[in-house]
Amino acid sequence: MTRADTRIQKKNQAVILEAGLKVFSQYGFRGSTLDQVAEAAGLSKPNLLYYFRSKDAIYTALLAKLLENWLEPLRAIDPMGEPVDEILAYATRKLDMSQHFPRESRLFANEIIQGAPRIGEVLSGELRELVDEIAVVIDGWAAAGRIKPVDPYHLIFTIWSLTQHYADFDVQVRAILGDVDPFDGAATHLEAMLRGLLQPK
Amino acid sequence: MTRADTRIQKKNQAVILEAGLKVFSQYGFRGSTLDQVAEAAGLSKPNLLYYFRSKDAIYTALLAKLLENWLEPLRAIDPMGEPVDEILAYATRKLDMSQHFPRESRLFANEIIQGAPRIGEVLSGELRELVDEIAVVIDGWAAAGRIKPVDPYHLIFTIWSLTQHYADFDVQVRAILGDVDPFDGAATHLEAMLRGLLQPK
DNA sequence: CGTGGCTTTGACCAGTTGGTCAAATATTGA
DNA sequence: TCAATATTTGACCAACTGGTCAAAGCCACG
Repeated sequence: MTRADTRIQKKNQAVILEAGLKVFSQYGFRGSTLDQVAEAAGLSKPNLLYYFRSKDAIYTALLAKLLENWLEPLRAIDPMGEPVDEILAYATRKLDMSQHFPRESRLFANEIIQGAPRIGEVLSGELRELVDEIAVVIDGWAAAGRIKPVDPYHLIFTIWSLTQHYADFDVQVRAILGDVDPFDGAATHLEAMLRGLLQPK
Repeated sequence: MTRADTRIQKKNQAVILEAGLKVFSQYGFRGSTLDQVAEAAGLSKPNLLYYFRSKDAIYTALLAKLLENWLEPLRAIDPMGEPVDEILAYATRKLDMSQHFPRESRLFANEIIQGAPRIGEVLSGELRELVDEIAVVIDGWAAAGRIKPVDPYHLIFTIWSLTQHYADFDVQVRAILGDVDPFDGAATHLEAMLRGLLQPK
């Protein structure tokens, strides 16, 4: 069967996606070449194209995989939980992702900066709906006096921007901090910031 | 004289840089082509190369121009001023830059994400020194009880990340906010956040 | 074993890329 | 006005790009 995923197929597809992530996250789609991906994967170019129809197919597969992990933490916010804890947990989780999956973050950043040609619909569809739901929850918390009044959308942007900054601008952050590990101070700072913004007096 | 900058030279160099900014800020250096820049500039490709030695020269010229404007607001922070006002003024200025010069922000973001191959030294040199100086000032303010204790480096990262987010992730922000102007709420939110973080009770 | 399908590859292709160059065309100053 | 200079361009090039293909190697299973 041409269809069955043999062990070799599974392995090589994974190898190629790993290589694609490495290359695409640094140079973006247009700035990357199949030769680069092939080299990073340790496979020949025609061999890449035996497993994926095209350069585009590799990139698209990566984006699809990424989007799952990207949206999931948002869904994990519990409207029934303790507001400040919930938001803090979300922010911490995003920060962890930046620390442990910086290439995924950069892949996403590259795609967005370039105008999100392939995921624009997800952004204005699925993502927007999700954020709208969370916004209602946060507004509810504020109305109940459980957090200080805050614009939920910009609160979410704050969390996104700061956490992803440590992944996307890694080079700059490290250039400034020198030997200090960015993620040590980041977690503490993020918590202080969000508490200052949210915690009712 | 081949040297003299005639009116035509001045004008065409400016046209090319404007076109280069447009193209490079969206696709990054490697993802952009001279033909794209030429088309955006309304000039032929060989004509571009009459004014700039190479694709690289255009890009480098843009980066150099950008770095000036990028570092300048940091220098404008006045150690003698009122702490919260100074920091708020800096943040507001950065936000204004994101609003009015989003392409410059994206050009910078692209360069950093790709590992800052051309400006790495500026980051770990000039920029780092500048930030170190500001950090001392902020620490001084904190020690004097004029602001709450805060990690100055992560405070600066917070301001950078959030303000630049509105430029770099413009597509995503607008996808979520729909018709609402991002910069309306952003300014208010940014101020609230920084006051919550900094203002001594 | 051997054979049929899975996997890999070298050779190749057409289109694109950054860049060159000589010739043509504007522009300027005496 | 006209020649010297500045500007513009069409034609071209070698290197690189994503992608194809037929042939060769490899492997499991009868």
